[in-house]
Amino acid sequence: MLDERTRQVLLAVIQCYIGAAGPVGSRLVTKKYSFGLSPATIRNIMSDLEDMGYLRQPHTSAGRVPTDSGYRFYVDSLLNDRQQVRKDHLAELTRKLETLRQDINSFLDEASKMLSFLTHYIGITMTPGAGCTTLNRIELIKHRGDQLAVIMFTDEGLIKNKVVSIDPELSQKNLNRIASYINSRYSGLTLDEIRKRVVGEMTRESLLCDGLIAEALKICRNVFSVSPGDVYISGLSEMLSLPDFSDIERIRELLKAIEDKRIVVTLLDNISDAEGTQVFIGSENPIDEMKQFSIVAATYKEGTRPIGAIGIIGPTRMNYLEAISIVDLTASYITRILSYR
Amino acid sequence: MLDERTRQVLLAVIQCYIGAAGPVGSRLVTKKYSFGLSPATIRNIMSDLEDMGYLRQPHTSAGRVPTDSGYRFYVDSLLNDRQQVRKDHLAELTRKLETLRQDINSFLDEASKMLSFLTHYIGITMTPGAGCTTLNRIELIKHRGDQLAVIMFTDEGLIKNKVVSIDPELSQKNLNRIASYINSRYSGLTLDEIRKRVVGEMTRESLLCDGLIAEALKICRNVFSVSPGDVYISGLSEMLSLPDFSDIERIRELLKAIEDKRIVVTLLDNISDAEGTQVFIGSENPIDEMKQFSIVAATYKEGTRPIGAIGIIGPTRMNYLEAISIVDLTASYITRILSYR
DNA sequence: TATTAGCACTCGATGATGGAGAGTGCTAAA
DNA sequence: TTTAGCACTCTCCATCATCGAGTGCTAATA
Repeated sequence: MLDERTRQVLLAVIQCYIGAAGPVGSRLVTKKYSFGLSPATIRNIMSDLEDMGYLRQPHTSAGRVPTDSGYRFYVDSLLNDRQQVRKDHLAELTRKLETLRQDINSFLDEASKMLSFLTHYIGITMTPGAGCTTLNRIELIKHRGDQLAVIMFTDEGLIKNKVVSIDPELSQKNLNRIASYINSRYSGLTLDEIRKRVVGEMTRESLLCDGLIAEALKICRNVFSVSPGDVYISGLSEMLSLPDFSDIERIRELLKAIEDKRIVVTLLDNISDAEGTQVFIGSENPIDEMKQFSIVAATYKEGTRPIGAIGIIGPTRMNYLEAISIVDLTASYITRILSYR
Repeated sequence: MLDERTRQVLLAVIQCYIGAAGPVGSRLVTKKYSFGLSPATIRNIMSDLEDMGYLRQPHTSAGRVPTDSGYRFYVDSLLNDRQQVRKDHLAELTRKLETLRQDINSFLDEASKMLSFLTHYIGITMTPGAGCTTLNRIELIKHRGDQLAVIMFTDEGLIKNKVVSIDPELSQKNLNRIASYINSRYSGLTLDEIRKRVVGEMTRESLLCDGLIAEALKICRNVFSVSPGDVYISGLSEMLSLPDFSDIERIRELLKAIEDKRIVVTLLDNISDAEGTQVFIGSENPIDEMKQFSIVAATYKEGTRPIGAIGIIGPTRMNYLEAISIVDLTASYITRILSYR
C-alpha cells in the first residue's frame, strides 16, 4: 500500500526526528539521506504522508513530525527485520547483568536501574503477579503474642512473608497441622486460584465447624488476599533530562500515574499473557495518563510460561530500535537467570 | 537581640511569603497585619532586617524574600511555642492512621503517602536500620537445591527474609543446630553488632575448623551484610504542583538524589540519634543535592529508644508550622502503634 | 509524466521598545 | 520617631518589526 520510496522517506523522517527532537523539513532529509531527489520532491512525498496520517505539521511551514501511526509504521518495520534488533548492546548488557546473582527481588531492582541507565527512559520491572505465582509450600511460625509469620515459598523461587493475627492459644503443633493442611490442598496452584478457592470454601467449610480448618481458612484469606507484587521503577531523573519534557504538566501526570503502583501493575499485567516484546505508542496506550508516552515491554518466563513483565516508559519520540533491543535482551536474560535456579 | 516589633515584622513577612509565594512588599504587610504603622516605617524595619541577613531582595524594588536564616529564625520561634504546633490536624490524622493496622512495612508505606497527602510535599518513611534493629531469632528453612531461606525475626516486630546459597548436603537437622547456635549467640544484639562480630569471628573460628560453625558464620556473613533498610517515598507529583518548581532543573537534581535510596537512608540515619522533630532549612541541609530544599524529620521509637525516622522534603518556602505538626504527630503515632504489639 | 527550480507566503522565534505597576529609598515635615 | 510625598528602579507584558526555516504552487525541464 505504501510505495517503497515513500516508505523510505517516512522512515528517514522518523529517524531524523528521533535523533534531533525538532520538526524535520524536506531539506534536512535530502541532506542526511541521499535519495537523489530534490527537496521539492521530498516535500511532495511528505505532503502525501501527511494526508495518509503518518506525519503532521505542528503549524503551517514548520517541518513535519511523526504521528502515533507514523511511529507505529516505523516500529512495525523494525520488528519485521528482527536481525536489526538485538545485535548491539549485547556485550555491554550481559556483562552488566552477569555480575548480578542475587535473590530475584534485588535482581529485578537492579534490572530496572539498568534499563533506565541504558535507555535514559524510565525502567520498570515487576515480580511475578499472583496470577503467575504457584505456591510450593508455606510455613507457619509463631512470632509473638497473637502474631503469626507466614512464609510462602513459590515454585518460581520467590519467598514472601506476611504477618497475620491469630488466636494466641493456637499451639505450634496445631499450626504445623494447619500448614500441612494448606500445603496438601493448595500446593501447585497459583496464588490467585488459591484466593478464589478460599473464598468459595469459606462459606461451605464454616458449616463443618472444624476449628482448625476454620482457622486455616482464616489465615489463608489474609495471606492470599489480592496483593500487587513488587514493582521497581527507576530513571525518573534520567527522563527529565530529555528535551521532550520542558513543560512540567506532562511529567506531573506521568508521575502521578507511576506513583500509584497499582496502575503500573495493571499495565504490565496486561501484557503478561503475550509472547515477546510489545510496543504501545502514545494513544495506543491502555492507561489514560500515559497516552503521551510510549511503552516497550516484554515478559520473562519460567520455562516457557510467561510469569512477569519488565519494560520502559519513554516519550513517543523514542529510540525504538535501541529500546526494543534492550528490553528484549533484558527479559530473556532474566528468563535465563531464573532457569539456573 | 531583635526588637520585639522588628521580630513581629519579620514573622509577618515570612508568613506572607509562605502564603503567597511572591516577594512581599511593605504595603502588603501593613494591609494584612495591623501594626498601626505606615508602609514607610515597615520599609525601614524591613531594610534593617535585610542588613541583618534575615531578608533579601531578588532585585532592587521588588519586595523582600526570607533567607535561610530568616526561615531559621521563624522556625525557632515556632518551636518555642510548642502549643501552637500539634493542635490542628490531630483529628484528621489519627482518623486516617487508625484504619491502618498492618505489618510495619505496609504501615510505613501508607504513612509516607499520608505525609505527602497532608503536606503536599514529599513524604519519606524508613524501616529501622541495621543499627537499631535487634535480632530476636532466626529460622533456617531449606528451600530447594542449594538455596536456604533465612527468616529473621526482630524485637521490633519486623520479619525479613533472605535467600543464601549453601552446601546442598546440609540436612535440615544440621540447619536447626546452626540456627540455635546463631540464636543463642546473637539474639538481643543489633544487626550491625552482629555483622561486626561475625567479621571478627570469621578469622578466628575458621581455625577451629568446626564444620557447622564455619557454615553458620558463612550464612551469617551473607544475612547480616550491610543492608540499607526499606525506604518509602511518595508525593513527587504533589510537589510538582507547587508554584515553587517552575524550572525543571531543581526537580531533576532532587529526583536524582531521591532515586538513590542510599542517600535518603544516610539522610535519615543522621537524625536517628536525635530526639524530637528536626528541621533543616536549605543550606543547613546535610545533603548537597538538597540545599535548595527543606527537610522536617522526626524519629519514631520503640519504648524510649529511637529506632527509625520519617520526614518530609519540601521547598524552603514551606508551611513549617503545619509540616512540623504533621511530622511530629505521625512519628509519635508510629511509636504508639509499635508499642501495641 | 515525473521531477525540479523558483518564488511568494506563512508562521514561530527573537529581540527591541515602551508603558504600567509595584516597590523601594530618601527627604522633609509632623 | 514616624510619616507623607516623590523620584527612581526594575520587572512584567504587550506590541511590533525582523529573520529564517519551511511550505505550497506554478512553470519549466528531462
